[in-house]
Amino acid sequence: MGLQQYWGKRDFKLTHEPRGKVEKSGRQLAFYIQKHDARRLHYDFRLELQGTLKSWAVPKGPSLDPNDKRLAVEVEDHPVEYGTFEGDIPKGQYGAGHVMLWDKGTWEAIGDPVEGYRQGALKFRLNGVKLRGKWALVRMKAKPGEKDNQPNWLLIKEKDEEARHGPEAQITETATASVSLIQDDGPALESVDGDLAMEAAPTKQMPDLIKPQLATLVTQAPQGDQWFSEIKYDGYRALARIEHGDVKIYSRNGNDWTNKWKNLAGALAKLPVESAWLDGEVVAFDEEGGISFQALQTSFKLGNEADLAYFIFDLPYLNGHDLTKQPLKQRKLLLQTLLESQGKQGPLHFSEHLEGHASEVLKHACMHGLEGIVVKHAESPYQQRRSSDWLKVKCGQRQEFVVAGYTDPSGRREEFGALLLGVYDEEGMLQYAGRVGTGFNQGSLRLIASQFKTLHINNPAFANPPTGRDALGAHWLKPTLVAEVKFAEWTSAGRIRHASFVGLRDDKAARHVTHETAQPTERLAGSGEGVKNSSQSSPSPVEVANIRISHPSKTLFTDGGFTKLDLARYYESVANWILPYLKDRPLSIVRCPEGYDQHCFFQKHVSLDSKSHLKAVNINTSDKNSEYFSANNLSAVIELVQLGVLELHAWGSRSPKTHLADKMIFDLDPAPGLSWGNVTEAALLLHGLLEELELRSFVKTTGGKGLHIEIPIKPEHSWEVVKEFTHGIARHLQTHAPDRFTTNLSKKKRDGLIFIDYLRNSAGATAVVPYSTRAKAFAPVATPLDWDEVGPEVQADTFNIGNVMTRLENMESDPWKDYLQTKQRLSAKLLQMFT
DNA sequence: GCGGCTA
DNA sequence: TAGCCGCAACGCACG
DNA sequence: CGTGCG
Repeated sequence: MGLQQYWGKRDFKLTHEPRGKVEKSGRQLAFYIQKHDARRLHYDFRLELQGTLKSWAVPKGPSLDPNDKRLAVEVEDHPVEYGTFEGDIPKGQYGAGHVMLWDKGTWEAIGDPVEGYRQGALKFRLNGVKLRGKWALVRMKAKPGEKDNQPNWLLIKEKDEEARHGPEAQITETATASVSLIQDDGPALESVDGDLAMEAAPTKQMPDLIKPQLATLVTQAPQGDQWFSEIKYDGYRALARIEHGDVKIYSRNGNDWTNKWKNLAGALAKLPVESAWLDGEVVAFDEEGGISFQALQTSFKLGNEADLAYFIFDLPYLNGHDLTKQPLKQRKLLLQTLLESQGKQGPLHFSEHLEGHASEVLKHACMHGLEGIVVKHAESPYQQRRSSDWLKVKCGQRQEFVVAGYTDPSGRREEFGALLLGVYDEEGMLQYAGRVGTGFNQGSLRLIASQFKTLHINNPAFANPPTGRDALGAHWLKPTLVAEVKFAEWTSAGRIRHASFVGLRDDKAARHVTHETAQPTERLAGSGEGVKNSSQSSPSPVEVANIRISHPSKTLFTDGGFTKLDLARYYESVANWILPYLKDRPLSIVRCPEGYDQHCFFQKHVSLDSKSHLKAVNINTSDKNSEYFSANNLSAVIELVQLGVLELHAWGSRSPKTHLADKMIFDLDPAPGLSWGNVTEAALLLHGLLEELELRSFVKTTGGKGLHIEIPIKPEHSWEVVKEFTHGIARHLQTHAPDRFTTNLSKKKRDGLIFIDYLRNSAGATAVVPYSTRAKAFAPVATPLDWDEVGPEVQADTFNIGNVMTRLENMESDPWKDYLQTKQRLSAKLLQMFT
């Protein structure tokens, strides 16, 4: 204990490293991780304990995967002051090379840390920028003969919600920036100034004004983990400039609105930064606690900003450093740390984001009545203009219009009837765009009408003023008011339909109001990862597995935005997983050439030309022969994709012995209203029964509502025998739990029962193939599960073509790895028991 | 998506 | 030759 | 026997 070893190794005349001293106890314990590019790159992991930093050199750095155990070689204690050191240690000195502060924060021991350290089993929780949650350091036994002055430990992530698997866990790869610019409000441990190394974050004078980065309106959310989805806040864009406690808040046009938002300015002044530019949206909460544009305007009027909040989503400058060239994910990481240092109360909020799955996020956002989402590319710099790295996807249509007139009220309506709206065209002419007469309340009617007085003019400002019935009782206004209106669609005549008033805006100049048109997403979102769009809008065939794919960019799944090429690429990537379950099985297919939500049809006979990779299968029934087909290789599967096949259903027997079942299958189908818990409970019950019968069974999601349980068997019984057996099993369950199960197809609707469909066990009957897509929203995939996974986490439609590959790549082993090797038979005894 | 039939 | 149409099938349960 | 349903 102590720093003698530390001091002994260094010549403080030659190195900038701090000399340091043993700190007094009684404050929060700090931890630091320094990325040290010495003779060998390694990470120095340091925990403050008893006044010094216990230190370990971790060659491979920390991993968020609890399965990764990282060697941590204990080294001499360092002074606490050393933790923030960044800079170069001169050649010839101990540890020569560059030191970068990779993470910092506080830690708390789980149990007694001193005792834990002594015993060689230290469990603790980290609260840093990059590392969070539970961790453990475990000392290994010294090998005999090994020098024991450098004990080896293992640094292990404990299982918790901060744990990750696969590529996500490699945080040293994904989070590479220095955390030195993040101020902590702990004790003033002066950073020893090496070269303050935030690569490519040059120190420069903070600009007086910055222009907000704007998002491009698109119709579809982009796919891929590299896109971050944020809520599209329904408020006012606001950029805040902080310099030594002096705060200014600017609107998106650069108007100084600090005085309107004194509370926010006050809160911003308390942030632990020397200087910063923050970008976000000011919103108001309505009575129900929801975010409300109208409430925001009311607060303006009344000068009451008690319920205002500032949702901050970007940080272009910090402490004199220009972060605009840094990737968004780094800026948000810094921002999050900065804001969380303030606790959860107060009007300043971090605008959270979700990574990937943007179209699903959009769906949820819309269901919750939000305006839409903003999707931002994780690697993009901050650009002071409209760019395609920020995309906005709206739930309904909604945009601003110039108010250039109004009509007289009728009936009991006060003030006015409807607003006459317009947008400027490319020539700068104000085009009439229709009217909005609903969505107002008493307050907004009066508020708006009060603004009319000074704006009356004699002639319409429209280039094409409404005429006839539309112009009845119209009064013309100078086109300065801007109203936000939601509506269903634009008509071909350039009018809006089903318009409803949302609010007046005064952060946007009327002359900038134009007809917003959404861009097709694929052209803009091409850099997304994962399933990619082909990016051609005109038909331009591509080849997958030597099969020509026509119209590769045709969208087959509107909600997920998955195209025909996406589908082909999906099957290409799961080829090794799906082909074993297709081999020699006659297929039925579901084809939806125009997309899953358009006309779909079943097919079990296809015309096979000489070039086809599909294999003909002749089934000779007593009366006539008929030709079915199977897909035994990838090209055959892709051929089906080209035909618009969205579902693959296979027989439970293989050619040539198609008359003998080689699997049994139970389809657990919940009645409407049943919870997922009912389904999993039923599956586990059936699993238990099968175990008792010593039958190995395998479970998969269907991509629809239920689960499939498959039991591979030796092909030796006819379909009649197997069906009777499965019927017997189903009847058994129904008899023993009539409150949960039914085997009756038409009574299925009745009550809240799980229908055990055993009818798939007959000649010619089919079930969806493992890893087949389903013709449903978001391209769900029927996915094999481990029995351990049967529970609330995984639902029937959890996996889709956007996430199945990630699952497969990260799995320790195939949950169905024994399926193909399972050799089991239905013994005479079993058959007797259940028939 | 495409082959086959019809007009 | 353009346009339209079909593209599965079978057992069960109910009325 | 037709029809709804998987």
